[in-house]
Amino acid sequence: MPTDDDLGELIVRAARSLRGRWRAVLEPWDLSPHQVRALMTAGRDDGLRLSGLAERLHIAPRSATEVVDGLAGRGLVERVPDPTDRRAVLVRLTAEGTRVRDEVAAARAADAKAALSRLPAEDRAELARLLRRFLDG
Amino acid sequence: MPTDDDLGELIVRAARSLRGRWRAVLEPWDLSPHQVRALMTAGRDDGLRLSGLAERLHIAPRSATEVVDGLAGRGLVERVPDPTDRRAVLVRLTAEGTRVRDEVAAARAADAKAALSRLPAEDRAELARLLRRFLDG
DNA sequence: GTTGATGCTGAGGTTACCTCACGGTGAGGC
DNA sequence: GCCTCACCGTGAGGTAACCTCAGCATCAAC
Repeated sequence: MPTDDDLGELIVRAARSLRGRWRAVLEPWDLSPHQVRALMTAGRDDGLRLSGLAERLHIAPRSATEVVDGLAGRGLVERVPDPTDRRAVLVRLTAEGTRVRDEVAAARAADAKAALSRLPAEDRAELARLLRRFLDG
Repeated sequence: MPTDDDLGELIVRAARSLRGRWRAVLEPWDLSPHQVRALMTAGRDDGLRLSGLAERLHIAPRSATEVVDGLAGRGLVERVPDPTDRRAVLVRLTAEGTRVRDEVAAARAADAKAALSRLPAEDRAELARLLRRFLDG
């Protein structure tokens, strides 16, 4: 008998399963989930400030500095001064960073497709619809 | 247009939302999720060894020692020697620990019910069915 | 009794976050 | 112009939750 409590557990377990897979997929690049997220975010929104990055990643500004340090240390991003505000620093993907981002995005998409292909397309659509309703409601 | 990639994101976001709520619910007791999980696990399975706890929590044995230290420091569990193996230590809930575990379980169930009540009952059932299919498949 | 595995824990390290304080800068009143 | 106040990133230092490794006690089997 499925209770609501079970449903919460199911959602969390499904997410854990996906995250586990995702981490495995990421392993060849030796990047943390946060670093990847930062790479994606900075790539999508060019001219993003560190403070903006912190906001998107839901971490303290000080911690964004560290994430960017990590990525910059590998040459995936670089810091450029904000031309409109000399206090601010923008995060920009290097050529290498762009390449890695694209590789990781492709790998991630392929894995998600593989993971979710257990479900037929209509079930996926229904699942997405229900989750959206839950999240938006 | 919902892609598979979006679905993965939706599942993770839903789980994050639930976990955020759960943490807020837990706050009055000032217990970490792992501590609660340990409390539940040790309560369910009386006479559980530390190594067994580590296994259930998917952490290293050494880390189980720390979790139990935390709970024992609050008087929620106590270590008792395993009568069948003098190397081993069993984790047992104290009376206070049992009380707290029941309180937390009730609060958690109530919150899960509240969180998921945005969805009508049939949607919840459908969602559970789909997730189960995904996890078992 | 000796040997090899097992169970817990002390010591010490890593990682990923945090707060606080600071110097540099922007912006609005006076 | 300059004062004040807010905001930007980051150095310094702390914490929580994990880890590995070594060590001691014990068990199981020979």
